[in-house]
Amino acid sequence: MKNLKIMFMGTPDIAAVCMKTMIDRNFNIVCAVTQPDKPKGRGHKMQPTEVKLCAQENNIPVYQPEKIKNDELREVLDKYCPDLIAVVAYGKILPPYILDYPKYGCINMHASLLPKYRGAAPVQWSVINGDEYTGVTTMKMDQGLDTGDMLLQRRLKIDEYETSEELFERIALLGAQVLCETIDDLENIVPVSQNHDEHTYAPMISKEMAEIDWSKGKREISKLVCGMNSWPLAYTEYKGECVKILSAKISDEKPDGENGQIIRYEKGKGLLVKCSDGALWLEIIQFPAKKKMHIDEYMLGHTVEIGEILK
RNA sequence: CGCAGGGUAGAGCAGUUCGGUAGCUCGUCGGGCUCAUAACCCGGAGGUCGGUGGUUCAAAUCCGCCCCCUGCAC
Repeated sequence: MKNLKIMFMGTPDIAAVCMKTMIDRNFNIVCAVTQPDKPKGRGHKMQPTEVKLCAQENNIPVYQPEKIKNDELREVLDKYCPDLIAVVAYGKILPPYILDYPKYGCINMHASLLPKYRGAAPVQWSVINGDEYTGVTTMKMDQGLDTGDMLLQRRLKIDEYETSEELFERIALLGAQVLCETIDDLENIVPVSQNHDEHTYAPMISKEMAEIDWSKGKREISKLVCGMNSWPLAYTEYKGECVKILSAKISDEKPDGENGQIIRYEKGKGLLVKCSDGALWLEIIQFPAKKKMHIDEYMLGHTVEIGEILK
């Protein structure tokens, strides 16, 4: 099935990894569709998407329609006549005229074990919720949000202190591989419908979700810290400032005190902070407009009082 | 023209308001104490104070321009 003319649709890093893998494996990607450039970062500089960069590096024509709902992509489809469309984190629901266009349909790679975590942020939520396993699923797209019939699925174990960013990297590699396998073997794979009763959603992450509630348990907080890393980063308030927590390890101690109270500092271990069922060692923090740094570094130039961290 | 903080020794910071000897904690090197140590004591090395132009007898400090980093917003 490697002679198919494939159109690739995707936007962020994980999509670019899949696209690059397909290119390396000699899939015939005839064109790419990605979100328009947007002003991002400090100074509102225009930033191309990862998929656009990948396409340009490989001399693949790129299209960046603002909308695709009303036939905006029809011309592109007619020009390239793709036999199949591979979609990874494109960012928009595909309308029927696109879904129905290619002979072999639209294949999507989603970074979860469907029907769990349909939607925008499956990787982060699997970490935040403390799941032992996550995975990737390829499916034949339909009009719903990640509701299509499943083609291949593979599991991946989440490490205890693995951040979303780290998991993303592993999932991208696995997803790319599974996507290639799916297309390679498309004729022989029997689509399986999802058990729709068991579906859950993984909505977009917002900053408010990253606020630490010290009345929660140590594992829950630790998982929030991992899940929000590298964006938006779990945070708490200290001396009126928003402090981001990049790394927090679970302690065996069960100190007395209020939730969120700083118990003590210990070189090499971090800052011990109480929560409902124990305490956590804060290891890496970041103050506003400051660099990320380990507590040990921070303590060289600052003093910390045994007070508390509030929310 | 989005908003804001910052750049001082290998690391983290103070000093800048009000110009006048380059300072603190850690690390590093040497020595001492100790059964021993990441502990303690003594000593040393290590800085064109982001760059550049200006003001001044004198600039980390005041003024102009530039570079880079970071947070927010997105």
